[in-house]
Amino acid sequence: MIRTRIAPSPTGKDVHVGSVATALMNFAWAKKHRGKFVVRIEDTDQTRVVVGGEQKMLETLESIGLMADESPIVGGPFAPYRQSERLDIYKRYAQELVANNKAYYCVCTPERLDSMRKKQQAEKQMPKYDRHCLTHQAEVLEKVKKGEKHVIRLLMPEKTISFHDIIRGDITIDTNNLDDQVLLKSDGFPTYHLGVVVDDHLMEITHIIRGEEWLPSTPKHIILFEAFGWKVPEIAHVSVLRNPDRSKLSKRKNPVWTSEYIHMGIFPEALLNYLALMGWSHPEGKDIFSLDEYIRIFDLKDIQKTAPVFDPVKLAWMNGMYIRKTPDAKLTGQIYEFYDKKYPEDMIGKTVPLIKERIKKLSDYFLLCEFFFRAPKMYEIDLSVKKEMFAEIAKDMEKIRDWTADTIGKQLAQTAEKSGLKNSEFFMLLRVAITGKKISPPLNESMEVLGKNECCMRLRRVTAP
RNA sequence: GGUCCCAUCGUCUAGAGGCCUAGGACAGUAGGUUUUCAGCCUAUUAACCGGGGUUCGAAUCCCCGUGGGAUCACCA
Repeated sequence: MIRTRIAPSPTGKDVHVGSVATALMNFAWAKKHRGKFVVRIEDTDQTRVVVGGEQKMLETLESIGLMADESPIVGGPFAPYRQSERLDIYKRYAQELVANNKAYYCVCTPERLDSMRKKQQAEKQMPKYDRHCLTHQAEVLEKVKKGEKHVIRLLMPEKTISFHDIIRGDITIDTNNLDDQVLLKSDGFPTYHLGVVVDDHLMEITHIIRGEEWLPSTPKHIILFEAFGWKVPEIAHVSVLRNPDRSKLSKRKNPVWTSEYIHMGIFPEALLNYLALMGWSHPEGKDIFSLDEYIRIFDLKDIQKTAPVFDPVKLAWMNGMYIRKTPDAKLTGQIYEFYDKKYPEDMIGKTVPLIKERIKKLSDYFLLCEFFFRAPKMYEIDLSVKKEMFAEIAKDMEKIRDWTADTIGKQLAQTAEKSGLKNSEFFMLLRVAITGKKISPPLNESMEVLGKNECCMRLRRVTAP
């Protein structure tokens, strides 16, 4: 049974798109093997927890289709799935490590650690705990018994650690470069390192698929798995998404919260499809494919090592493709919902065929279609000099019995002829009179949708003094 | 700075020693369709970081350099 997991910490207001990218791989890998996809909340840093962040995160994941088989919401056989509710477990395992001489108590103050590090840095040494408390373990134990604030540190053995990464191959690191990592903090919470290892084991995770920023600390985890005598899961470190300047994707340069993209009117399917292409490609070179298809052909071995730049332009293009694929009726409903049902659905339905190929995001809709819902207040071209012409057009429009795009077009062609203007000029002026803008959906069709009365009214408004 | 990871068009990528005159997609450019803008169609610009090896042959394997990134907390 394949079991994968994502372990987000609720320190932001929502899921980061980069997290969605790795969540997608975890999800796909589990689903591909009929396994389970677990979401575990790593809320072990009380100082950084963002109120409401966890819930938003979980909601977003679900809403975009990455449904967890086990999570704090849906529960599961290894509950609880929130680390803050598993404190006694970590404490027990940390103490077990101490009992087996794999870890030790430390009562050093932050101040001492700080000055120690400053000194080390001044001497151009690697900042590393000096094991002061290890050498005075008996006294330290006394202090701990008396209830003094303390932490538990991993006793880092001296050896070289080798492990196999599915994506990056064999990696070897010397533990000389590793610190005696704190495992249990003085507030009784575990650090990330203890938390992941204990939970990944207890929750029977078979594949750890996570961002490459964890690569350097993986040896610590291996040491811990070994210290406990546990089997190390398969490990795969995927590259993280980048800004155009190649730094880690950050909110400075791009929207990073997943719901921001949804609020722009990016479809979850399109977002997932685009994210799937970050570091992976379809064997047939396809760009557009469904989540099901992705799950079927995705393989961890095919993931690219290079860190990809997140390109909102291609995402938008892809979303446009999804919009064009959506049946009109469905798209109508989506737009209606997207704008909180503020605009009449039947009117949206009439406009959808006109703008379907012109919008890339749902949020583009209003920009293009505002004039269907209210007459323009401003005109992008000064129309006042052509008043007589608009009066003339209005008169001709009144004559039309059968108000369809086709007949409107025919009549307009004649009117244009009479006007003596070039077709392009004539229609541009008319377009602005009707829509207020130089860029709009097709005119005849738009006029049909607006109706004869409304069109004539708008023309007369221009004519009025 | 130490350690680790990475390196093909501007971007996402294909490429597992000869199929490479390096392919596709986005973006760009030009043209066509046209009543604006899109869309669609056609064409087109553009890359193997550098240097050494290995080999009959290297984008592909090895080494060195360079560049980029990550990481070195009682943060994850």
